[in-house]
Amino acid sequence: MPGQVVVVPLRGKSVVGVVAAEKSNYKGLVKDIIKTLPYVLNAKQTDFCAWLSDYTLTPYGQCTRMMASLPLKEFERLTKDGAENKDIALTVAFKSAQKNIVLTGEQQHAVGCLQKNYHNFYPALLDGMTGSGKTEVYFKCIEDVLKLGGQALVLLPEITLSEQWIMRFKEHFGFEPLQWHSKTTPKSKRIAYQTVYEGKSCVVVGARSGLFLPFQKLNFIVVDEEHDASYKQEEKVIYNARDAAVYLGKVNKCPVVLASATPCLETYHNAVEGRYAHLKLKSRYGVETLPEVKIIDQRTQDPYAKKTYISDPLIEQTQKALNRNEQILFFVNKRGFSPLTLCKACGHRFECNSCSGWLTHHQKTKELKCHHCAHSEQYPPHCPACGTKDQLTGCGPGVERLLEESQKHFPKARHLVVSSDMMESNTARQEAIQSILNHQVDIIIGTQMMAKGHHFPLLTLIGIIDGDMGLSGMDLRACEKTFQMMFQVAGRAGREHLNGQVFLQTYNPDHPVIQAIKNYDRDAFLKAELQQRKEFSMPPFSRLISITLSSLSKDLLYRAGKKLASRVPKVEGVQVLGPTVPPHAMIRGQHRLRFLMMSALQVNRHEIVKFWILKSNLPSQVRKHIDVDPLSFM
DNA sequence: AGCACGCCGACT
DNA sequence: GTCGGCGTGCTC
Repeated sequence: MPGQVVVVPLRGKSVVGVVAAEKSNYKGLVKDIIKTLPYVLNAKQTDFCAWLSDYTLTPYGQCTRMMASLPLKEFERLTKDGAENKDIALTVAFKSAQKNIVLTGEQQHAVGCLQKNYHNFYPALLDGMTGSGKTEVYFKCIEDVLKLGGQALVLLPEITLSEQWIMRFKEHFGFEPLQWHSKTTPKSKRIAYQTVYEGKSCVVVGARSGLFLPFQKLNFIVVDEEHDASYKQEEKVIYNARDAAVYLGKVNKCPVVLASATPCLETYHNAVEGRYAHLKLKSRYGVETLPEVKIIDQRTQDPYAKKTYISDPLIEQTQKALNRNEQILFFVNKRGFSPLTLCKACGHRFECNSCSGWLTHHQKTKELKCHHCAHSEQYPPHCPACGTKDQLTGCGPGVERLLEESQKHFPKARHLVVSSDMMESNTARQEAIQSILNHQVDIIIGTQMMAKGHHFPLLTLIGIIDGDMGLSGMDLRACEKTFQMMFQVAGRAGREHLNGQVFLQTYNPDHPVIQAIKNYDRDAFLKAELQQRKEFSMPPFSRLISITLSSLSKDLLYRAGKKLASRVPKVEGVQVLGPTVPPHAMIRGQHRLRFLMMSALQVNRHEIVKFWILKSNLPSQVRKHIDVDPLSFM
């Protein structure tokens, strides 16, 4: 029976699989079923998989496998366990009777719009700054859904670091939501899978993979921080969980709330054009209480002349903030000590052997690390090229370099580096956050991890060290990403204090993005950016598919590139760029070539790519990586 | 790099 | 039995 979860042999091992079709309808190789597991994907789920497979141009089997999302061992144990979930409808009814949350008019209106559509496909952009009450709006709806005995799904980016969201949920509802992400323990996963499969009323909060849980009566979907790039899965099945969530809502005929203070252009455009409802919430505090953003023109603060990355005005304000016993954040979006190390004597640069990219100096571990593969080597005392001693120097700011510089300026201040390397461990992260909240730290040096999640009341000064990252890049979304990140970081500084300040160091003080950040003028930014995209016929006014070929053999790769180039589709409304050498010409020893297909909105681009790429018979040593709607071109 | 997998020690 | 940390090996 299609949708049946089974165990089949594959490469000498037993693995979980999903029946795609009856044997009589399939002419290819069919594996014998070892065992039938008591789980069946319903029509909504197989429909979702079929859509995902078609849209992302990946095999159907890979998509269904994501829905049979437990390891075999866990599947076998499920049947014994049984779901240990109480009837939460009672808890909710009790809890909600207890308290009386007063919603503002705008919130009430947003809730009203959603309430009218609990049984319709209703995609909506919930648009509001931090503090505007987006969470209250969808909490109210989830409450309704639970009272009706339904299921709700909330997607969060980087859910591993959003325990404060879980806390809020617990406070509101009086119980914990089911969790689903890579760090969820096997037991919790079993419980979540079982509860959802049995159709019990529940709330799942998860990462993008939560979309693939076997919901029986999904009535409400939330994609929080919908603009976040981590919704995009970059390997195996390459999909964007935000877009997939919208389709899941369509299949389940339910509302899909996309919540953000800085919606991505596509979503904003959809809302403005009326394809999505646009539910706006104004900030309770108003723009005037946001910290003032001061632009520091780095052209007059040359770091090479002065060998410093922290500008004088920022140093001055940091000292003042320290004197007031407040906290300071230096925001650097680079891990390690410095992104490039070179020899001052001969100019030798440290490069990764199997990737085209520089090695990053991690001072703490005295290593040179590649950020694209696992390569790591000892930081040498001599230059390996010319043998000169003590002439190696780092270029560009990294968190560790900033730490060194900051410690020089403020030797008495207590410093803490919060980088993504350390955020991986749960305990280390908790400790870091706790020590900031307890004011055991004065100066925090952080990467983008700090832009998300936590609110620190004592944090009143933020220095954005390199405000230009990505502004000049070739990435289509560089400006958008920069704006979103800066906007978020800026919003962190002492929201309830009037003395919050943000210093933005930049070499492009007149750039529209920098100006938009300065004025917190999100709409101006979005409109300008949309206008630009329109002029260049870029998404959302066209569609992109990127095709990256990779191979260990440069020769085979370039021949494959030539072959595809000779077969480029000549269709009205379709333009193919390439083959080009992408910014990272080699990763893990694999040479790379790229095509970019831009197509007009009405074109059936999937059929064209299928015909062009999938039927092109390239040698098996050349891998094809097809990214529909790419976010980044690295 | 990311991810699955298996091992080990701690906890309860 | 469960959990978290960690090294290893793979990337059809």
